[in-house]
Amino acid sequence: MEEIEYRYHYQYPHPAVTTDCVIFGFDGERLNVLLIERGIEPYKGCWALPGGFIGMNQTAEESAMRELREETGLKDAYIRQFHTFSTVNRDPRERVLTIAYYALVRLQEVKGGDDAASAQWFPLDATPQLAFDHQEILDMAKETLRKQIHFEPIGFELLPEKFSMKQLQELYEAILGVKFDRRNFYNKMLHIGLLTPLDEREWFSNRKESYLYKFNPEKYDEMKRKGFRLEF
Amino acid sequence: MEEIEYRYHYQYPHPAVTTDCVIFGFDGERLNVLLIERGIEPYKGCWALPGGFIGMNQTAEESAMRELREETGLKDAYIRQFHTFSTVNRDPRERVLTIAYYALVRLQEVKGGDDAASAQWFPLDATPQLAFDHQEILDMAKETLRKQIHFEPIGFELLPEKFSMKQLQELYEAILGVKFDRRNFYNKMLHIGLLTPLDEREWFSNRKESYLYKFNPEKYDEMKRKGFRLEF
DNA sequence: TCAAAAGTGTTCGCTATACACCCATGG
DNA sequence: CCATGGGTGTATAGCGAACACTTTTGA
Repeated sequence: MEEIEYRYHYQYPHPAVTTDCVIFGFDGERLNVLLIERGIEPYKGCWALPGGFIGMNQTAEESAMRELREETGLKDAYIRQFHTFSTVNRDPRERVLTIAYYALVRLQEVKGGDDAASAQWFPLDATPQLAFDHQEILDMAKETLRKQIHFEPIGFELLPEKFSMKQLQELYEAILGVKFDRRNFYNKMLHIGLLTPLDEREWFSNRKESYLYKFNPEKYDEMKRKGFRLEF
Repeated sequence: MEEIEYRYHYQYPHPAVTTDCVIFGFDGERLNVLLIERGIEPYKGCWALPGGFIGMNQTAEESAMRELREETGLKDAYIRQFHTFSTVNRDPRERVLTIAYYALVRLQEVKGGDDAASAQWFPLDATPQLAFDHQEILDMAKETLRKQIHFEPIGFELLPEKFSMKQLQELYEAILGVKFDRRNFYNKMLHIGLLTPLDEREWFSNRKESYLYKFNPEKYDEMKRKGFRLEF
């Protein structure tokens, strides 16, 4: 065993700081989260959120972005800080704080990153037991997502560029945990004006083809300037 | 000059971590924030948010609570974490992350704490130049408060136990930055059911006495269980 | 008696909701 | 021809927004 070298010295005690990343993806039916299988102790073999120690010359957001890129290959994505967890003994090795982010990615764009071998998507209602306090982190990420959806049309980050109204509805239902009337949902979404209807259609079921829509970011920016809320 | 002793050693570099506390108080007319005048470099003599280094055996919330107590004498209050700031050079001394909280207190209950001499309330629209990135922290605290008010009746944390409808309206107007029609505001608040009307009246202006109300926490708990949103 | 604060109710328009029918397709 | 999924419209109720008059009191 190598001798450990303690090269960094401080006048006062400093905690270690990591960032953890809750990566959400939508498979067209359910919300999923990307987990990795830990290769080292503690919790070796256990599933965990992607995370890592923050560098001294990077911001927390850059650190979280790097983890996202490592696990998904995505260079940019919607990513938001939502909480810093600071329970004293949350890591058995030393005092570790973690700054937690959630990311919204398009499942179909994720090729798999450097650590792809050990990364796997899990539906949110079927996650395995998690290492550390990661279940608590995941729970808070879900709750934050639910609240955030009232202020930003985050759903579109999870869908492909072109999507059907049914897909959009199922996504909202998955995030909010409720069921909407199909006709009312169509009317409301179209009336809000964030959607641009396309002429194209596509088969999702094999019964009938459905119209496609795309998100209208110009309209969204305009609404954001004037202040708005999405009601559900 | 004393020799500095570096007693804490780590294998990898660790950032210093502080908590900062945005303490909001309502004076009956405007929202105020409690600032302290820095007694030491850097930014000596500059106004800043109360803050301090996190202890190795306390959570971030405990650290923020301690600062709140030191500045206000309050042993408990509504306090919420809202963001961790991690810009690399935000402190000239060393790499310092800060976990930021906002607290809602009743101005009239604040006696002044240990550091009372250097602490002072400032109306939110008339704050002095702040040390470090504290203006950015304050701005985000305000924004978070505005969003949070849609999910929790946080306004009541800022008011005395018994308050008039006009006071409540002015508080909401101060937080949201809008004006409401007095009659509609009365009707809406009473209809929601979070207020218990009292028989007592009190003079706030010297024209006419107004009825007092108190917040009904039982009703709030009931509504929270069923899921609700405050609309404005 | 005048000005300012506070208390109260009605009307209107919009939007959320509930709800039903038709069409297209594949089996 | 039937089962399934998708597209569309209408009727109702409740809520938000606009709005005016009266009372009280101090100056």
